[in-house]
Amino acid sequence: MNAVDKIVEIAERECKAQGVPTTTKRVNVFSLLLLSKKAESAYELVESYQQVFDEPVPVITVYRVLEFLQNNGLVHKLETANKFVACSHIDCKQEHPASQFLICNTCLQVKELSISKRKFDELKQAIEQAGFHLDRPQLEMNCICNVCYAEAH
Amino acid sequence: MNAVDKIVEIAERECKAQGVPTTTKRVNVFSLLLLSKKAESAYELVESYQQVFDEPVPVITVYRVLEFLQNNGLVHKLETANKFVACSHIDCKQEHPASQFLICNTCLQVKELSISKRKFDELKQAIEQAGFHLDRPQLEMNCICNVCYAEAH
DNA sequence: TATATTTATGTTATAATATAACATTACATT
DNA sequence: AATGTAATGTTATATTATAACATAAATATA
Repeated sequence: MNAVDKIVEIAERECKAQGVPTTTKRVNVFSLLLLSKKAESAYELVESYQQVFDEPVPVITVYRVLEFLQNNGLVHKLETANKFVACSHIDCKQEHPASQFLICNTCLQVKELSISKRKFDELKQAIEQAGFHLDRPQLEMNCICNVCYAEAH
Repeated sequence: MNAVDKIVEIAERECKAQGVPTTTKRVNVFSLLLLSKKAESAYELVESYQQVFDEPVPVITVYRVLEFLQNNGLVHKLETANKFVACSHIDCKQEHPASQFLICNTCLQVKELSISKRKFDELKQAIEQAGFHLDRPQLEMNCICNVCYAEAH
Protein backbone atom coordinates (compact mmCIF):
# COMPACT_ATOMS: atom_id res chain seq x y z
CA MET A 1 0.00 0.00 0.00
CA ASN A 2 1.40 3.38 -0.97
CA ALA A 3 1.76 6.43 1.26
CA VAL A 4 -1.33 8.16 -0.06
CA ASP A 5 -3.58 5.17 0.50
CA LYS A 6 -2.19 4.79 3.97
CA ILE A 7 -3.01 8.38 4.90
CA VAL A 8 -6.44 8.09 3.33
CA GLU A 9 -7.06 5.01 5.44
CA ILE A 10 -5.99 6.78 8.60
CA ALA A 11 -8.23 9.70 7.73
CA GLU A 12 -11.18 7.42 7.04
CA ARG A 13 -10.67 5.66 10.34
CA GLU A 14 -10.51 9.00 12.17
CA CYS A 15 -13.66 10.24 10.50
CA LYS A 16 -15.48 7.01 11.28
CA ALA A 17 -14.44 7.31 14.91
CA GLN A 18 -15.90 10.83 14.94
CA GLY A 19 -19.09 9.64 13.25
CA VAL A 20 -18.62 11.77 10.15
CA PRO A 21 -19.15 10.09 6.78
CA THR A 22 -16.35 9.75 4.24
CA THR A 23 -18.00 9.76 0.86
CA THR A 24 -16.35 8.99 -2.47
CA LYS A 25 -16.13 12.66 -3.40
CA ARG A 26 -14.43 13.50 -0.13
CA VAL A 27 -11.93 10.68 -0.38
CA ASN A 28 -11.19 11.53 -4.01
CA VAL A 29 -10.60 15.24 -3.47
CA PHE A 30 -8.46 14.47 -0.45
CA SER A 31 -6.42 11.96 -2.48
CA LEU A 32 -5.83 14.55 -5.19
CA LEU A 33 -4.40 16.92 -2.62
CA LEU A 34 -2.25 14.20 -1.09
CA LEU A 35 -0.87 13.30 -4.51
CA SER A 36 -0.14 16.88 -5.45
CA LYS A 37 3.29 18.38 -4.90
CA LYS A 38 1.83 21.87 -4.65
CA ALA A 39 -1.09 23.89 -3.36
CA GLU A 40 -4.17 23.58 -5.56
CA SER A 41 -7.07 25.90 -6.22
CA ALA A 42 -10.64 24.60 -6.11
CA TYR A 43 -10.88 25.00 -9.87
CA GLU A 44 -7.63 23.12 -10.40
CA LEU A 45 -9.10 20.30 -8.32
CA VAL A 46 -12.18 20.29 -10.54
CA GLU A 47 -9.86 19.75 -13.52
CA SER A 48 -7.72 17.07 -11.97
CA TYR A 49 -10.80 15.32 -10.60
CA GLN A 50 -12.04 14.99 -14.17
CA GLN A 51 -8.61 13.81 -15.36
CA VAL A 52 -7.98 11.29 -12.62
CA PHE A 53 -11.46 9.94 -11.92
CA ASP A 54 -12.92 10.49 -15.37
CA GLU A 55 -15.96 12.11 -13.87
CA PRO A 56 -17.02 15.74 -13.63
CA VAL A 57 -17.51 17.44 -10.29
CA PRO A 58 -19.10 20.88 -9.83
CA VAL A 59 -16.90 23.48 -8.20
CA ILE A 60 -19.43 24.06 -5.43
CA THR A 61 -19.04 20.44 -4.44
CA VAL A 62 -15.27 20.82 -4.36
CA TYR A 63 -15.64 23.85 -2.10
CA ARG A 64 -17.99 21.92 0.17
CA VAL A 65 -15.69 18.95 0.31
CA LEU A 66 -12.76 21.22 1.07
CA GLU A 67 -14.73 22.80 3.88
CA PHE A 68 -15.48 19.36 5.28
CA LEU A 69 -11.83 18.35 5.04
CA GLN A 70 -10.72 21.57 6.72
CA ASN A 71 -13.19 21.08 9.55
CA ASN A 72 -11.74 17.66 10.13
CA GLY A 73 -8.13 18.80 10.13
CA LEU A 74 -7.26 17.00 6.91
CA VAL A 75 -6.74 20.04 4.71
CA HIS A 76 -5.52 23.59 5.16
CA LYS A 77 -6.46 26.62 3.16
CA LEU A 78 -3.60 28.95 2.38
CA GLU A 79 -5.37 32.26 2.71
CA THR A 80 -2.62 34.27 1.07
CA ALA A 81 -2.70 32.07 -2.02
CA ASN A 82 -6.37 31.05 -2.13
CA LYS A 83 -5.22 27.50 -2.51
CA PHE A 84 -5.48 24.25 -0.58
CA VAL A 85 -3.01 21.67 0.74
CA ALA A 86 -3.33 18.38 2.59
CA CYS A 87 -2.24 18.54 6.20
CA SER A 88 1.27 17.16 6.73
CA HIS A 89 0.61 15.91 10.22
CA ILE A 90 -2.17 13.42 9.80
CA ASP A 91 -0.19 10.30 10.63
CA CYS A 92 1.68 11.98 13.42
CA LYS A 93 0.93 11.85 17.09
CA GLN A 94 2.49 15.11 18.27
CA GLU A 95 0.49 18.13 19.28
CA HIS A 96 0.31 20.93 16.72
CA PRO A 97 -1.11 24.09 18.25
CA ALA A 98 -0.49 25.93 14.99
CA SER A 99 1.21 25.59 11.64
CA GLN A 100 3.64 27.76 9.80
CA PHE A 101 3.48 27.41 6.03
CA LEU A 102 6.43 28.23 3.82
CA ILE A 103 4.96 28.86 0.40
CA CYS A 104 7.09 29.11 -2.70
CA ASN A 105 5.66 32.00 -4.71
CA THR A 106 7.00 30.52 -7.88
CA CYS A 107 6.15 26.81 -7.86
CA LEU A 108 3.60 26.76 -5.02
CA GLN A 109 5.44 24.01 -3.23
CA VAL A 110 4.51 24.22 0.44
CA LYS A 111 6.30 23.13 3.58
CA GLU A 112 4.22 22.90 6.73
CA LEU A 113 6.16 23.44 9.93
CA SER A 114 4.79 23.07 13.41
CA ILE A 115 4.88 25.92 15.87
CA SER A 116 5.87 24.81 19.34
CA LYS A 117 3.52 25.27 22.24
CA ARG A 118 5.97 27.79 23.67
CA LYS A 119 6.14 29.91 20.51
CA PHE A 120 2.41 29.68 20.14
CA ASP A 121 1.78 30.93 23.66
CA GLU A 122 4.23 33.77 23.10
CA LEU A 123 2.43 34.77 19.93
CA LYS A 124 -0.94 34.53 21.58
CA GLN A 125 0.11 36.66 24.50
CA ALA A 126 1.47 39.41 22.26
CA ILE A 127 -1.83 39.44 20.41
CA GLU A 128 -3.89 39.63 23.59
CA GLN A 129 -1.77 42.52 24.77
CA ALA A 130 -2.64 44.36 21.60
CA GLY A 131 -6.35 43.97 22.31
CA PHE A 132 -7.10 41.07 19.99
CA HIS A 133 -7.93 37.40 20.37
CA LEU A 134 -6.32 34.87 18.09
CA ASP A 135 -9.01 33.28 15.96
CA ARG A 136 -7.54 30.89 13.43
CA PRO A 137 -3.85 30.49 14.19
CA GLN A 138 -1.93 30.01 10.98
CA LEU A 139 1.26 31.63 9.77
CA GLU A 140 1.88 31.89 6.07
CA MET A 141 5.24 33.04 4.79
CA ASN A 142 5.73 34.15 1.21
CA CYS A 143 8.97 32.53 0.17
CA ILE A 144 10.99 31.19 -2.72
CA CYS A 145 12.15 27.60 -2.46
CA ASN A 146 15.78 26.68 -3.04
CA VAL A 147 15.08 25.15 -6.44
CA CYS A 148 13.25 28.18 -7.83
CA TYR A 149 15.76 30.48 -6.20
CA ALA A 150 18.64 28.70 -7.93
CA GLU A 151 16.82 28.83 -11.26
CA ALA A 152 16.28 32.57 -10.93
CA HIS A 153 19.92 33.33 -10.16
CA MET B 1 -3.91 70.64 9.89
CA ASN B 2 -5.43 67.26 10.72
CA ALA B 3 -3.58 63.96 11.10
CA VAL B 4 -4.49 62.67 7.64
CA ASP B 5 -3.30 65.81 5.88
CA LYS B 6 -0.09 65.68 7.86
CA ILE B 7 0.66 62.11 6.79
CA VAL B 8 -0.27 62.89 3.20
CA GLU B 9 2.16 65.80 3.30
CA ILE B 10 4.94 63.59 4.65
CA ALA B 11 4.21 61.02 1.98
CA GLU B 12 4.22 63.63 -0.76
CA ARG B 13 7.55 65.00 0.46
CA GLU B 14 9.02 61.50 0.54
CA CYS B 15 7.81 60.73 -2.97
CA LYS B 16 9.15 64.04 -4.25
CA ALA B 17 12.53 63.26 -2.70
CA GLN B 18 12.50 59.92 -4.53
CA GLY B 19 11.48 61.55 -7.77
CA VAL B 20 8.14 59.76 -8.05
CA PRO B 21 5.07 61.83 -8.90
CA THR B 22 2.14 62.15 -6.52
CA THR B 23 -0.91 62.61 -8.67
CA THR B 24 -4.37 63.59 -7.52
CA LYS B 25 -5.64 60.01 -7.86
CA ARG B 26 -2.80 58.67 -5.77
CA VAL B 27 -3.23 61.24 -3.05
CA ASN B 28 -6.99 60.72 -3.00
CA VAL B 29 -6.88 56.93 -2.75
CA PHE B 30 -4.21 57.17 -0.08
CA SER B 31 -6.33 59.65 1.87
CA LEU B 32 -9.32 57.33 1.71
CA LEU B 33 -7.24 54.56 3.26
CA LEU B 34 -5.87 56.90 5.92
CA LEU B 35 -9.38 58.00 6.81
CA SER B 36 -10.75 54.48 6.98
CA LYS B 37 -10.93 52.60 10.24
CA LYS B 38 -10.73 49.27 8.46
CA ALA B 39 -9.14 47.41 5.58
CA GLU B 40 -10.74 48.26 2.23
CA SER B 41 -11.09 46.30 -0.98
CA ALA B 42 -10.27 47.94 -4.31
CA TYR B 43 -13.97 47.97 -5.17
CA GLU B 44 -14.86 49.56 -1.85
CA LEU B 45 -12.34 52.27 -2.64
CA VAL B 46 -14.00 52.81 -6.01
CA GLU B 47 -17.26 53.44 -4.15
CA SER B 48 -15.87 55.71 -1.49
CA TYR B 49 -13.86 57.62 -4.10
CA GLN B 50 -17.12 58.44 -5.83
CA GLN B 51 -18.76 59.38 -2.55
CA VAL B 52 -15.95 61.53 -1.18
CA PHE B 53 -14.55 63.13 -4.33
CA ASP B 54 -17.75 63.13 -6.36
CA GLU B 55 -15.89 61.66 -9.30
CA PRO B 56 -15.80 58.14 -10.73
CA VAL B 57 -12.59 56.16 -10.87
CA PRO B 58 -12.17 52.86 -12.74
CA VAL B 59 -11.17 49.90 -10.63
CA ILE B 60 -8.08 49.28 -12.74
CA THR B 61 -6.84 52.72 -11.78
CA VAL B 62 -7.44 51.96 -8.14
CA TYR B 63 -5.42 48.76 -8.46
CA ARG B 64 -2.63 50.65 -10.21
CA VAL B 65 -2.63 53.37 -7.60
CA LEU B 66 -2.57 50.75 -4.84
CA GLU B 67 0.39 49.09 -6.51
CA PHE B 68 2.19 52.42 -6.62
CA LEU B 69 1.43 53.10 -2.97
CA GLN B 70 2.61 49.62 -1.98
CA ASN B 71 5.84 50.06 -3.91
CA ASN B 72 6.47 53.24 -2.00
CA GLY B 73 5.75 51.77 1.41
CA LEU B 74 2.59 53.78 1.97
CA VAL B 75 0.09 50.96 1.78
CA HIS B 76 0.02 47.27 2.64
CA LYS B 77 -2.04 44.58 1.05
CA LEU B 78 -3.51 42.05 3.47
CA GLU B 79 -3.15 38.92 1.42
CA THR B 80 -5.41 36.85 3.64
CA ALA B 81 -8.24 39.36 3.29
CA ASN B 82 -7.64 40.72 -0.21
CA LYS B 83 -7.90 44.17 1.26
CA PHE B 84 -5.69 47.20 1.69
CA VAL B 85 -4.59 49.39 4.61
CA ALA B 86 -2.45 52.49 4.97
CA CYS B 87 0.90 51.85 6.59
CA SER B 88 0.94 52.81 10.25
CA HIS B 89 4.59 53.78 10.33
CA ILE B 90 4.88 56.54 7.80
CA ASP B 91 5.62 59.35 10.24
CA CYS B 92 7.90 57.21 12.35
CA LYS B 93 11.66 57.05 12.23
CA GLN B 94 12.25 53.53 13.56
CA GLU B 95 13.33 50.65 11.38
CA HIS B 96 10.60 48.15 10.46
CA PRO B 97 12.07 45.00 8.99
CA ALA B 98 8.61 43.43 8.87
CA SER B 99 5.06 43.97 10.04
CA GLN B 100 2.63 41.79 11.90
CA PHE B 101 -1.00 42.53 11.18
CA LEU B 102 -3.75 41.69 13.62
CA ILE B 103 -6.90 41.54 11.57
CA CYS B 104 -10.35 41.42 13.13
CA ASN B 105 -12.32 38.89 11.09
CA THR B 106 -15.54 40.57 12.05
CA CYS B 107 -15.06 44.32 11.61
CA LEU B 108 -11.82 44.29 9.59
CA GLN B 109 -10.15 46.66 11.97
CA VAL B 110 -6.39 46.18 11.64
CA LYS B 111 -3.52 46.77 14.01
CA GLU B 112 -0.06 46.85 12.51
CA LEU B 113 2.71 45.82 14.87
CA SER B 114 6.39 45.95 14.12
CA ILE B 115 8.55 42.87 14.29
CA SER B 116 11.88 43.53 15.93
CA LYS B 117 15.10 42.99 14.04
CA ARG B 118 15.87 40.12 16.40
CA LYS B 119 12.55 38.34 15.84
CA PHE B 120 12.84 38.92 12.14
CA ASP B 121 16.29 37.36 11.97
CA GLU B 122 15.07 34.40 13.98
CA LEU B 123 12.16 33.89 11.61
CA LYS B 124 14.39 34.26 8.60
CA GLN B 125 16.87 31.74 9.89
CA ALA B 126 14.21 29.13 10.57
CA ILE B 127 12.97 29.59 7.02
CA GLU B 128 16.43 29.24 5.50
CA GLN B 129 16.96 26.06 7.50
CA ALA B 130 13.83 24.63 5.92
CA GLY B 131 15.21 25.27 2.44
CA PHE B 132 13.31 28.43 1.63
CA HIS B 133 14.14 32.11 1.25
CA LEU B 134 11.86 34.73 2.73
CA ASP B 135 10.38 36.77 -0.08
CA ARG B 136 7.86 39.28 1.17
CA PRO B 137 7.99 39.28 4.95
CA GLN B 138 4.57 39.93 6.38
CA LEU B 139 2.68 38.19 9.13
CA GLU B 140 -1.08 38.24 9.14
CA MET B 141 -3.02 36.94 12.10
CA ASN B 142 -6.72 36.14 11.89
CA CYS B 143 -8.15 37.58 15.09
CA ILE B 144 -11.20 39.01 16.73
CA CYS B 145 -10.83 42.44 18.29
CA ASN B 146 -11.93 43.09 21.87
CA VAL B 147 -15.02 45.01 20.77
CA CYS B 148 -16.35 42.31 18.45
CA TYR B 149 -15.37 39.64 20.93
CA ALA B 150 -17.43 41.32 23.65
CA GLU B 151 -20.39 41.69 21.30
CA ALA B 152 -20.29 38.01 20.45
CA HIS B 153 -20.20 36.84 24.09
C1' DT C 1 7.92 76.25 -28.76
C1' DA C 2 7.12 72.05 -31.29
C1' DT C 3 7.99 67.18 -31.24
C1' DA C 4 9.05 62.94 -29.27
C1' DT C 5 8.96 60.01 -25.37
C1' DT C 6 7.43 58.33 -21.27
C1' DT C 7 4.13 57.85 -17.65
C1' DA C 8 -0.49 57.85 -16.00
C1' DT C 9 -5.11 57.03 -16.73
C1' DG C 10 -9.33 55.31 -19.23
C1' DT C 11 -12.31 51.70 -21.82
C1' DT C 12 -13.71 47.30 -22.56
C1' DA C 13 -13.61 42.73 -21.74
C1' DT C 14 -12.63 38.79 -19.20
C1' DA C 15 -10.19 35.58 -15.87
C1' DA C 16 -10.11 33.56 -11.29
C1' DT C 17 -12.04 32.76 -6.83
C1' DA C 18 -16.17 32.03 -4.12
C1' DT C 19 -20.96 31.61 -2.71
C1' DA C 20 -26.33 32.00 -2.83
C1' DA C 21 -30.63 29.87 -3.72
C1' DC C 22 -32.96 26.23 -4.69
C1' DA C 23 -33.55 21.19 -6.57
C1' DT C 24 -32.45 16.50 -6.30
C1' DT C 25 -30.37 12.31 -4.63
C1' DA C 26 -28.62 9.12 -1.21
C1' DC C 27 -28.72 7.47 3.23
C1' DA C 28 -30.41 6.43 7.83
C1' DT C 29 -34.21 5.72 11.14
C1' DT C 30 -38.46 4.37 12.37
C1' DA D 1 -42.20 1.95 2.73
C1' DA D 2 -42.46 6.75 4.82
C1' DT D 3 -39.91 10.28 6.74
C1' DG D 4 -36.16 13.21 7.82
C1' DT D 5 -31.44 14.52 7.33
C1' DA D 6 -27.19 15.03 5.00
C1' DA D 7 -24.79 15.24 0.61
C1' DT D 8 -24.61 16.58 -3.94
C1' DG D 9 -26.19 18.96 -8.26
C1' DT D 10 -27.94 23.09 -11.16
C1' DT D 11 -28.03 27.65 -12.17
C1' DA D 12 -26.79 32.05 -11.45
C1' DT D 13 -24.07 35.56 -9.65
C1' DA D 14 -20.90 38.09 -6.42
C1' DT D 15 -16.13 39.41 -5.60
C1' DT D 16 -11.37 40.10 -6.65
C1' DA D 17 -8.05 40.94 -10.24
C1' DT D 18 -5.89 41.65 -14.70
C1' DA D 19 -5.28 41.77 -20.00
C1' DA D 20 -5.25 44.41 -24.10
C1' DC D 21 -5.51 48.32 -26.16
C1' DA D 22 -6.67 53.63 -26.38
C1' DT D 23 -6.09 58.22 -24.77
C1' DA D 24 -4.35 61.98 -22.01
C1' DA D 25 -0.92 64.26 -19.30
C1' DA D 26 3.71 65.23 -18.06
C1' DT D 27 8.52 65.43 -19.22
C1' DA D 28 12.42 65.70 -22.10
C1' DT D 29 14.78 67.14 -26.07
C1' DA D 30 15.53 69.34 -30.41
